[in-house]
This record gives sequence, structure tokens and C-alpha cells, in this order.
Amino acid sequence: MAIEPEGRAAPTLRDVAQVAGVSFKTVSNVLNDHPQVREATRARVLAAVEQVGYRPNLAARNLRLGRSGVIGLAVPELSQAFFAQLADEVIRVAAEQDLVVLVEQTGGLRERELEALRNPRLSLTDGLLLAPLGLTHEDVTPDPAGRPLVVLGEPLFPGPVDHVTMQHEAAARAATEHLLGLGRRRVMLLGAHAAEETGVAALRYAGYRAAIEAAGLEVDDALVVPIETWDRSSGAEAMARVLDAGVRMDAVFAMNDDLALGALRSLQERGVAVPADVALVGFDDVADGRYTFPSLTTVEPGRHDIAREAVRLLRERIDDRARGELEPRVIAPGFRLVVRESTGS
Amino acid sequence: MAIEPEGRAAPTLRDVAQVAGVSFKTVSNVLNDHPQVREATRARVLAAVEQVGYRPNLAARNLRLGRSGVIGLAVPELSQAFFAQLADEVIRVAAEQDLVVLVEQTGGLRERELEALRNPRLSLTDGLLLAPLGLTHEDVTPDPAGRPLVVLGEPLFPGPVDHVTMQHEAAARAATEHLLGLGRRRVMLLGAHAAEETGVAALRYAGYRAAIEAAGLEVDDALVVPIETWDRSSGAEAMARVLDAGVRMDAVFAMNDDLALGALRSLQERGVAVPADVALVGFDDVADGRYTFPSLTTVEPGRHDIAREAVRLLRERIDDRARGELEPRVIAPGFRLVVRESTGS
DNA sequence: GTCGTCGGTTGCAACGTTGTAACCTCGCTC
DNA sequence: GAGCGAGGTTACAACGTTGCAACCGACGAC
Repeated sequence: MAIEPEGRAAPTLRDVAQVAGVSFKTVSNVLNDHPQVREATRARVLAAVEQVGYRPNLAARNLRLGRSGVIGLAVPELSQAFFAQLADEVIRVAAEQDLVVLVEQTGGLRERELEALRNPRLSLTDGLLLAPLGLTHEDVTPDPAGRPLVVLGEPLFPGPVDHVTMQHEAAARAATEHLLGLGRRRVMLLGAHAAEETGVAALRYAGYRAAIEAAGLEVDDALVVPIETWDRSSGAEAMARVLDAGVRMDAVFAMNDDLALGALRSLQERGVAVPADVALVGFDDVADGRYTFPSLTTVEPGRHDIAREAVRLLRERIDDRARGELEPRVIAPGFRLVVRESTGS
Repeated sequence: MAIEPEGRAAPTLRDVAQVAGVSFKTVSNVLNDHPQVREATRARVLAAVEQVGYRPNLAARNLRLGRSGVIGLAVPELSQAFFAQLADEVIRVAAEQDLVVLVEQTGGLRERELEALRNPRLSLTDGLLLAPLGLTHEDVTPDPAGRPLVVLGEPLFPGPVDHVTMQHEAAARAATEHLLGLGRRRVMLLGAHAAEETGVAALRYAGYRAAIEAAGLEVDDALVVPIETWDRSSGAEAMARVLDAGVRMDAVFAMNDDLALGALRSLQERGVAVPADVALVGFDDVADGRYTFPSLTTVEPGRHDIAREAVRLLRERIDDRARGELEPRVIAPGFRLVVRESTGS
């Protein structure tokens, strides 16, 4: 391999052309696999490319083609396992299609999410995958620059925007039914959002309620525990509070795995046996739940399909760009209940 | 705000200029805060910018300036909590400096790590942060394109490459001494790499050994457990095997938190009390260890400083680019032993 | 033998931006 | 009142690439 001499400017098509004794356009033709190139020329050019260590200048190519092969991914933060695993999948799928991913963190803050939509720093991306937490229906502002956008989450935006979401209600119902199927009757719900009507928490609550009522029971409000942020400390703290207040339950459905794992800790800390005394189910199938003791029963929300579909939709929008003929689409991949030790077995 | 009419091409400097009634260069001058612009002109131009909804074309700017404001980050995979948290920090620090991060996954595979160094898809980045697992001293191939490179990990490359690493030996020694300080005498080491002489495993082993010997004890080879991949399943499996084989110990130092958490599960599964019977220490301070029960004592390797220093060094190399005057640097931020319940609080 | 065709190659223009240097128009100085 | 300098604006070139159209030579067809 050619070792680049220090401080020398990167070689361009012209440098290659000079070495190969052809015009720089011919070099371009070779590299772009144009059909009309003689085999001998092609070989000579490729040798020259090798010799001078040429690598195409992507900035120039982007400028010319109006495309960068880069997509943006804006998530709350990678230190939340769910989003880290999602980003992992997205990057993997994108790489298969020769796309590369620029990751931005919004902290789940409305302001930063709006900024991700507008941010000129991202304008070198061909499109954006946005996983919003803070945005609401009132923020009906798709990218003003008209950049292709796919939202990972509940339908928010009108206009030419796709959404890839989860079967929140059905999955929550399945999780709750699993607990009821074990004979549990006092199923606590961890992570409700009181004021919310259309968000993720509301949908999962609806699934929970549907399961309870289908079993001929009633929702006991004492068992519906509101928690604003779905992280471990909140889960642990809420569970501890509820236990110390003497609320009785024989099962817990946590709105996500972080809440569940936090709750698990507080249960164990107080000597409550899981699953014997209290069965526990989470949501997201985060890797951490697989090697706790007991391991965590949870909902696998179709993360791989979510990533795959999201990239596919975005790519279609990018390809369609100028024409703008695609209808907005909403996709909710299938989920799977993963039964582990925290619900017996 | 201006709403972009569908399908219209993005406005350029020329469009703004036409509206403002000046030359397009004057618009450029205004946007780049050139001193010589009359206040009235500036206002007129800014109004026009607003009116047509102009946003600079970064591809063109990059081509002109030879810089993109994008840095690459290549890690094994984001689904490993340590790298997710590292990426989180890197993106945060970079954002403060108006840099944006393109994340690539190598799977820890030598081949893919080499590819990350060469990959033309990354050539629109100004530089690369690489966290290699598979590369060895034999792969002494810094970026042939001469792109600035900072390695996150043990010094590997010669030439103009910086390294940001950890105080593996000192931290491992501190962790082991902490266990010895609790009166434990049979401290198991989980995760040794037998054949290795210069890697992370070897350095941590050296720290372990130093602590043991400084306490007047001898390293018992039966307590040094080799594990190739440092993940939870391997940790759980190895711990189970050792326990079932009847090896006795009163403490475990795991080479990283994943191993520790896997081991914790196997200990609990077999009714071994932690920390009463066996005290446990990990390495990395991954978030998952904070809400297990018992919570995990671990080494916080200075992750924030690692991210900050890495970005700083890379930025310096980028700024220095053409001149190439910077000596290679190696930085190992300070660590911190975080004592939690798994070593008795 | 001339023309048309096709394979192979080339030149030109353009993508949108910024740096350099030139330009013009003042107002000031002598 | 002519010359000069500074403030403000403009023209031009260049960054490295690709699409388009033109070009050139050779070969086959009539």
C-alpha cells in the first residue's frame, strides 16, 4: 500500500490522470464503472489509483450529486440502553446499504428535538431519523428545509413524514394477560403518565386496562403508579415508596425495563421474592434484563424490524425526494413476549 | 418562519442576493461576519435570508474549506453499555465544540477496524476516534490518507497518532487492594487473557498481581480464570463453572462490569451471599451496576475525561493538519474506585 | 469510396461556497 | 482641486467531482 508522504495534499482525479496518461474524466469514468472503457485503460487507471493512493473527495462528490450517503439519527441519549441498542441496529442496517449514520443526542428535550429538525450542522445528511420524547402534536413542524424525515415513535407530524412505532397497546395487553394467566390478580402498573392522552404511556395503559377488564377485574387506581421519567432510579424509588406504604400486589407490569429493573432492586432489598411473591414484567427487552437474577420477563418490541423499516422508509423518501409522491406511512412491527424467570418458569 | 414550497430547490446565496439587491458575495460576507459591511446592507441581507429561508449548503462549504466539522467514532458496538456511554460522552463533548459525530461499528473485529481506518465512506470526516479491540501491534498502519487519528486504548500506533487510555494497572491494583483491605484472602480474577502480554487484560492482571504480592500473598493460578470475551454470558458461565468445580474464594475482581454482573447472577443463583460470602468488584462503572441488588462496586475509569481529552487531541490534530508538528501523545486520565454494596458498604 | 455508427475518450460546465484582489465611491488632506 | 486612503462592494477563481455533449478514429455497410 502507498504510504502518503507527510503534509502532501490529497491526490485528486487529475493526479491519477497524469500518472495514467489519460484525461481526468477517464479516471472518473473508470471509477464510476462507466461501460465505455477499454480494458487496458481501466487497468492502467486502476494501477495509477493504487500508486498515488487516491481516495475520492466526498465533499466534492456530495456537492455534485446533492447526496452524502449520510443519514442522521437523533435520540434522547445513548446511555439509555434502549436507544443504544436501537442505534446499534440502525447503524448495522444502514451499513448494509452503504449509508453511514451521524448520531445526535437531544436529551429528550423538546427544544433540542426541534433543533435537530432544523440544525444546519445536520444539513449534510440526506435525511433524519428522529426518536422524539418531548415533542407533542402541537409541534407540527416537519423539517422546514424539506429534508426527508422518519419518526421513530407515535405519529406526530402531518405531511410527508413516515412513522415507525410499536404495538404499544397490544403488547401491554399481552404482558398483563401473561401475569393474569399466572393467576395473579393484583397487577401493579408502573410508569403511568397522568395527564397524557395520546402518548406511549397512555397506549400502554390502555392495553393494561383492557387485559384487566377482559379478565373480569377492575382497575384499582392504587395500583396505577405514575412515574414521570422512566429510568432505574425512579423505578426503584417508586417501588420502595409503594411497598413502604403497604400497598399489596402480586405482580408488576413496568412500562419499560429500566423501571422494572429499578423496581426489582427495591423488591429484593425488602425481601420480596420474585416471582414467588411478586411477578415482574418489563418492556423493551434491554440486554441488562437477561442476566439479572431472576432474569426479566419483557416485551421485545421488534427493535430489529423497527430499525430496518425506519432505514428503508427513509431511503425511499430520499430516493423519491424531488418528486414527493409518497404517501405518509405508519408501520408498527410485531412484538414478542419474552418469558424469563421473573414470571416463574 | 418561511415554509418551503414543495419540491423547490434549496435557495442559495444567489437567491438571497437577488432578493436583497446585492451581489451574492456580499451575502457571503454578511453571513461570515466580515467587518466591512454597512449596517443597512447587513440588515437588508439578513431580512432576505429570512425571507427565502436560506440555509448554507454544507457540502459546498466543506469542499471549499476542506473541513466538514464531522468526526468519526469507531467502536465495537453500541449495545455494549461501556461503548454506548463512551459514545454518549463523546457526542456531548463534540457538540459543545460544534462538532458532530459519525458513529461506525466494527464489532471489535480486526478486519473492520482496519477498514474504519481506510474507509472512504468516512473520508468526509475531519478525523477519527478509534476504539480498537482486534488490532495488535503488528497492524502498524495508521490512516494511509493521513487523516488525523486518536486511538482510545492502549498505545498501538507509531507516528502522528495520539492515544487516550486508562490507568489499567493502577486501577486494577486499587480494586484488588480494596478487596484485600476487607480481609479477603482468596481473590479470584475473572477475565484473564492467557497468551496476551501487552493488552488491557495483561495490564489489569499485573495490577492484580502487584496488589496480591504487596499483601505478602501469592497468586493462586486456580483463582485466575481466563475468559476470552468480556460479556455477561461468559461471566455467568465461567463463574458457574468455577463454583460447580468447588473452587473456593472470598472475593472476585472481574475485568469489567459485564463479567461482574454475569458472575453476580451465577453467585446468586447458587445461593452465595454477596458480599457476605464473596465480595465483588467490576471495572468500567457501567450504569447497570448501580441498581442491581447488591449494587456493584467498580472502577470508574475516567470516562468523561477520556471523551473530553480524545476530542481535544483530535481537534488539535485537525487544526494542526498541514503542519504536522505535534508529537504523539499518550494520556491516561485518573480513575476512581466506586464502592457500593457488592463489597459491603 | 463515402457515409454512418459505435466504441472509447475528452472538454466543458456546473454544484454552492469562500479567499483574494480588484474596484468604485466617498471624504479627507494638502 | 487633485491625490490619497479607507470603507464598502464586487468579480473572479478555485475546491474536486460528475453529467452532457462533443470529439476522434476505426470499422462495416452500401
